[in-house]
Amino acid sequence: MGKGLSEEARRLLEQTLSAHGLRATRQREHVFGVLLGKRDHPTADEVYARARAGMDGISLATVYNCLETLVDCGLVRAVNWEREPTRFCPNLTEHAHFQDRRSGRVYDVELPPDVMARLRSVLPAGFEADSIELHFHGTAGKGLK
Amino acid sequence: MGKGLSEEARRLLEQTLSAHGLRATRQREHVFGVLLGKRDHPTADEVYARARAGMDGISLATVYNCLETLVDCGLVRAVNWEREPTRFCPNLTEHAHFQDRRSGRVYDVELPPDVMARLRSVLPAGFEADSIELHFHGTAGKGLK
DNA sequence: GTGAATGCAAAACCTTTGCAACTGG
DNA sequence: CCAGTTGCAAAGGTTTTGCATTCAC
Repeated sequence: MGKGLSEEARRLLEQTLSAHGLRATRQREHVFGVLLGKRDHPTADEVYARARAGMDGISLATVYNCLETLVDCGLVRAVNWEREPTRFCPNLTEHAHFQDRRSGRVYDVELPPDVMARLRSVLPAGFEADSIELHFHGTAGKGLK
Repeated sequence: MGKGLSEEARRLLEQTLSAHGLRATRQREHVFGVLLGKRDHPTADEVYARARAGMDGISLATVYNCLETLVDCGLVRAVNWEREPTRFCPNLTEHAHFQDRRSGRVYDVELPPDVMARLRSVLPAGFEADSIELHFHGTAGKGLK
């Protein structure tokens, strides 16, 4: 891995921030890079640890700020599991999450379009969902990436 | 409303606790009664407030303990919304939740069996889900209970 | 009687906030 | 320049814990 974002990712970040009236700072770029670098649904603390590895003085509060900014911009998704710390995920496609009970590891699960439609259809008349969170807990067999 | 649990609910509670090697205490019975009395998905704090109304000395820690016990016994479900405080729900049927963005109010959404089956079917081979959490956020039209 | 459950207060945990210093456009 | 952003430390809100007391069986 190079030392920063790909050209493409940097452009996406800068354009998106700009579109939201926000500045492109070194810290935001770096945090975004951390998320793109290892897509294993890290917590804020884990992002902090990884971010410090590549940027000395960055603070935990700034990591939280950057993550919040990225989430608000729609570049990153915040995922909450029960009472666990929030995890962050740069996968922008509509997808669910599966957590393995033993390892705690979180996997993305792609959702066919008809499933989303079917889910919306279970709502009684008058209910309009603008977001759907779907979380599986269970066990992932061995040999799966 | 009478001053306590129905005969049926009390029997369920006592049998379930006993089956788990746990004791039937006044506090557990009372907290269970609070949950059954108003099924609006209260937080632990709200349960605490309601519980104190009918039982003087009960402590917050005990309310948390009782709620945890009831959840562990499978008599109550703990529901987590983003970073909000955990809510508690004595509805044991398989169901989803819908939260209205404006009021914060939470509604139960019944899930037809085929929907659960369809959801399980989106998991890749080797993944086995033992629980599925489904949360809708959006707006509930007026005039709905 | 005896181990489990309660009650209290203090601690733990993740996250947010206030404010001075800094910096990107 | 100068509002937006950072960094630090301290506060915030929810939940858990330690320990003496009480209670269910």
